[in-house]
Amino acid sequence: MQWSKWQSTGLHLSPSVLRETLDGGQSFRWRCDKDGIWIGIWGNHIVRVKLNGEGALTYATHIKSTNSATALHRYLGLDTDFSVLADTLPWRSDPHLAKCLAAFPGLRIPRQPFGETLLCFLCSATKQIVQIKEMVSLLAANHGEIIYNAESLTPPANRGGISDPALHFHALPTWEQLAAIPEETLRKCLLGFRARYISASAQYIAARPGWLDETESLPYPAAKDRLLELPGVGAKVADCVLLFGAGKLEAFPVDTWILKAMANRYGLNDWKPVQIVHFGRQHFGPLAGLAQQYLFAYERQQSRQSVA
DNA sequence: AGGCAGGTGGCCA
DNA sequence: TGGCCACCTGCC
Repeated sequence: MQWSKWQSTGLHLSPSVLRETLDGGQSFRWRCDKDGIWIGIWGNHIVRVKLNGEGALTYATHIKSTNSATALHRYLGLDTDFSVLADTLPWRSDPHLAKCLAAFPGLRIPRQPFGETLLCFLCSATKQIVQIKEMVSLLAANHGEIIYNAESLTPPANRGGISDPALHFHALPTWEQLAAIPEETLRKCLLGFRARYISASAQYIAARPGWLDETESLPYPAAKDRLLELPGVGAKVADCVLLFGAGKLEAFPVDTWILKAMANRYGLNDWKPVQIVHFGRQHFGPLAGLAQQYLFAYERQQSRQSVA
């Protein structure tokens, strides 16, 4: 009996909105099995979620995962009514935004651990989501502490000595742990040139105890300035970290998808990323990051459909 | 087979 | 400021 009973989160979502919320490129440590059960790991938490027959989102916590109900509450922002937030976006005067909102009703912005979010987005430069997930998974498997080892129930010795990584749940390495790992070793996690950024950022953070926590607690502009001090963190990564790891909904990350969306849907052809950032925050307002999430989800969906 | 993928940093005018 | 290019690696 590894899991608690299924309990209600109080949320009602469609399968596609759930997928877009957990696995749409904001977080990289959720996996869905063939029965539609999602398993997510963050901090020392291991949680399963699934939709029941009525479309209600339920969760179960792992037996080795303590205080995880509270952690999930925070992670999913269950105190926040995102449909109320979305309603304040300027969809009444923006038909394309209205279409995006209608396509993903109930979409939410997860609130992930700040340091983990930074690590994940340092991996993200010119990589696709599947590859980012692979890098993050390797970082956890190779360098993160074991949260739970199912082999302790059935030791490898009883299974022909075969050790199955799928039976482990690993946390991500902390920044202090990362600082102690040679860059060449990190490269074995398929990080490529990103290993240098992660290694250098780890040195920077490890040399400044409390720096990361302070950064998370600062208002958006000051927090962004601080993140930009880190090697490998530019405007886009900083905005992602603040949006998905610090709940700063005014952050408006501009990546290639948003660039495409703004060109194709808003006629902003040949606009530079800094210009799009300015336009986005101006046009969408204080919750621009939430609008970004809808635009991003919609653009990716359209792209998948045109391929199929 | 060559170009491209959730970018960033450094160097040039 | 604005434009180019290297940086790893895997995948179509």
